[in-house]
Amino acid sequence: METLYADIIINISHEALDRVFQYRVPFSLCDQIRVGQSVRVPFGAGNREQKGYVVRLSDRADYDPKKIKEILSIEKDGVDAESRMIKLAYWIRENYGSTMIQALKTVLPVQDKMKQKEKKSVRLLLPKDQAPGLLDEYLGRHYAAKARLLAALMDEQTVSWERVTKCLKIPRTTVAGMEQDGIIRVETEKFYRNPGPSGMEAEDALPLNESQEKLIQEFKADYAAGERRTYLLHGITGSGKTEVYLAAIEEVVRKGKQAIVLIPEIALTYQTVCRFTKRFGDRVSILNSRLSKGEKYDQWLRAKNGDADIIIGPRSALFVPFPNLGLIIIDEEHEGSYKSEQTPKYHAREVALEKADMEGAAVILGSATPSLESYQKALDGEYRLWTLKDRAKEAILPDVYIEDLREELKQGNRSMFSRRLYELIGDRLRKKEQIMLFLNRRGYAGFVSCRSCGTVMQCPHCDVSLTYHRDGKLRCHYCGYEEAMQDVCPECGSPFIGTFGLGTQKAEAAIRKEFPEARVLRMDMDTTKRKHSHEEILKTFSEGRADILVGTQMIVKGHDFANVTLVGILAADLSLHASDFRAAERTFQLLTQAAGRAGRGDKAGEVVIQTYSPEHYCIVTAAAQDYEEFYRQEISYRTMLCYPPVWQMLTVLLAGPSEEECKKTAQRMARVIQNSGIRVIGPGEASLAKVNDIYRQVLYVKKKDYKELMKVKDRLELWIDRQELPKDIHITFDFNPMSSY
DNA sequence: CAGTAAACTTGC
DNA sequence: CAAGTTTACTGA
Repeated sequence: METLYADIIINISHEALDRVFQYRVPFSLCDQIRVGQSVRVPFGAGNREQKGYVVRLSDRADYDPKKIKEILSIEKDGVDAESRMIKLAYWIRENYGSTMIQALKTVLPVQDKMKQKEKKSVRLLLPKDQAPGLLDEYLGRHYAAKARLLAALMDEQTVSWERVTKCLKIPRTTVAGMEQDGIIRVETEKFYRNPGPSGMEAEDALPLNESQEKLIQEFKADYAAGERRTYLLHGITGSGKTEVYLAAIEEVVRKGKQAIVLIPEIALTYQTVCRFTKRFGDRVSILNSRLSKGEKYDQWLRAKNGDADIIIGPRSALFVPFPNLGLIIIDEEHEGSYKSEQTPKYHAREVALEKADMEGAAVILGSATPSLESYQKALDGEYRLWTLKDRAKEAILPDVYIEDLREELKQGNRSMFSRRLYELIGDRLRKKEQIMLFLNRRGYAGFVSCRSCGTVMQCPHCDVSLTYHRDGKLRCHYCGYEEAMQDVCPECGSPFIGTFGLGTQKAEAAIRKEFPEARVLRMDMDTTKRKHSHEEILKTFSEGRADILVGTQMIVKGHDFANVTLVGILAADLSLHASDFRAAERTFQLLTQAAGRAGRGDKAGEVVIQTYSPEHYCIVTAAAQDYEEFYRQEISYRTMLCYPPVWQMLTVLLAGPSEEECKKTAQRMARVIQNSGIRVIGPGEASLAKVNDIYRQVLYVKKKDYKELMKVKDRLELWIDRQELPKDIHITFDFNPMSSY
C-alpha cells in the first residue's frame, strides 16, 4: 500500500500559519482517517503537540518527503461540531477565495471562554422536625442572623442568595458557619444569559389555510421519507410565510432536531423572536453582534449542549454548532445583506445549502420577490417551488398608479410630487389616515438623466448606467468606457440634463412647505444614528403621532402599520439606474416591498410610483405585482449580457496606496488570466476609484461554469503566492457581486 | 570579541 | 503563535 499523506490546518489563529501542512498518516490510522477530522501533530522546531484539521488526503507528497512528520493521533470525538465547522470553513475558502484563517474566523468567531453565570441559593439540610428546636436554640442565644435565615428556610426549602444577603441581611460568614455545621448547603446553579424577550405569553398555532397546509404536508412527507430538499417559498407580502416556517420548525423539533432561522438584518430580530418565542417558549435563542460577549458565548454553548432548538439571527447565525441540525430557514432570501461584505465574501444562502447538505438538513428559502438565482433553480427543479398567492387575512391588494415625471415637467410641474400624489396626500391628511413616502436611495451613484425625456446615459457595451465623475467624464464601471459629459440631452436636445440628486432632507423640506399642517417624521441614516432611535421613530408613527413618514428603504421592512393607506415612491429611478446589473432586480424588490406596506389593515390602500421611466419592465411589473413576468424579462436581459445567474462572474479588486503599482499589478493579473485563454474585462478604475487615498482597480471575469471561475481564482491565488507583490496591495475576490465596484 | 537584545524566519 | 536563527549593537 502506498503511503498516505494528509493536508492539515494547524489550529492556531495567525495569518502566518495560514496554509496547509502535509503530514504522513501512520499505517495504523490509514483506515480511520477522514477529511474534517481533528488530529494531533508535532509542530515546529520543538515538535510541540498541536491540534490540526484534515482538509485533504492524497497519496503524493507535495513537500520534501524527508521533512514530513507523522500524525500522532486522531481525536476521539471524531466528527464533532467543531470539525464540521472546519470543513465548512474549508469549503468557504475554496469557493470564495480567502485565506483559511479568514474563513476559520468567520466560521468559528474567536470565542474567549466566558465564565458561566451562576445563581446561588441556600438549601436547608436539617430534617424538618429538628428545625423548630434549633430555632429556639438560636433565639435563646440571641443568634439573630442565624435565626432569621433558619426561619426563612423553614417556610421554603431554598432561598435565593440575593434574598439572603439583601433582604435578610445575613453576613456571608454566618452562612458559611451554618454550612460548616451541616445545617444548610449553598448551591450554585449555572444558567445561561438570555438576551431574548422573556415572559412572553404562549400562543397557539394559527390554523393554517388550505395552501399553507398543503405545503406543510409535502414537507412532512419528504422529511419522513428522509428527503432533505430545498424549498423556495414564494409568497406575496402578507401571505403568511412565517406560519409555514413555524409549522416546518415544529415538525423538525419534534424529531429531536434543531433549526436555524436567518433574517436579513438585526433590526428585524425583535419582532421575529417574539413570534417564535410565543410558539416555542425558551427553546428559542438569538445570536447577533449586538449581544455582549457573555451573552454570545452562552447562546453558542446553549446550542452546542442542545439546550436550545431554534436560533434566530443574521447570516453569522449560520455558524451555530447545533448537534443535530434539521432545518435552515432563510427569510427574505433575496436580500443583499446575506452576502458578506468582508473577505471571504460568502453568500449565506449558498453556505446554508452546503451546510445543510453536509449535515442532512432541509432548507426553506422565503421571499415575496425571490432572487433570480433561487427562482431559476426552482424552475429548473433543483428546488421545490412553493407559491402562496393570497393574503392570509382577507386584506386586499392595493391599487398602484405609475406617474410619469416627464409628463409632469411638461405640464409645468417642477415639484417633487406628481399631481396625483399631491392630491392623494391631501386626501389622506383630511381623512386622518397615514402616509409613507419612500426614497430608494441605496445603490444611487451619480447617474445622469434627462428630466424632459427620461433618457439615462448608458454604456454602449454593458447596458448599465454611466457614472458621473468629478473630472467631468462619464464612465462605465464594468468596462472602463468613458465619454465626456453632455450639455444637452443627446436624444431630445433638452438642457435639463444632469445628475439626479434627491435626498430625504430635501423631500422632508418639500413636504413641510406643501403641507404645513402635516406632522412629518423622517427616518434615514442621519436620524437613526442613536441606539433605539429606529424603534422610537417607528413607535411614534405606529401610535399615530405623525401623519407622514419619509424615509429610505429602512421604512419598508417588516413593519405593519394598519392605518397606512397611501405609499408614495418619490423617484423609482434612483435605484433603477444604479450602475450595476442588479439594479432592476433591486428596484423591483423595493417597489414590491414598499407597495406591500399599503393597506395592511382593513382599509384599502393606494400606491403611487413616480418615475421618469414608466415603461421600464421592472416598474410596470412591480405595479402589476407580477413577479413571473418580471423574472422572464430580467432573466432574458441577464442571458443576453452574460450576467449572473445565467453566467457566473468573478470580481477581483486590487487596492493600494500607489496608483501606479495598483494599475501595474492589475494589468499583470489580467495577463495571467488571459494566458490561460480566458477573457478578462478590465482592469479599470473602480467606481470609487480612490477611498482614503487608497486607489482601487477592478477586473471582471465571466464564465458560464462556476467551477471554471474557481479555477481562475485558484490560478490567481497561486500566482499571487509566487510573486513577491508589494505588501501594501490588497487583493480581494468577489464571486457574483451584489453591487458594482 | 563575547554577550545580548531586537529583528526576522520557519513550521510539513 | 513559539522556537530558532540572524543581525546589530553594546561594552570591555
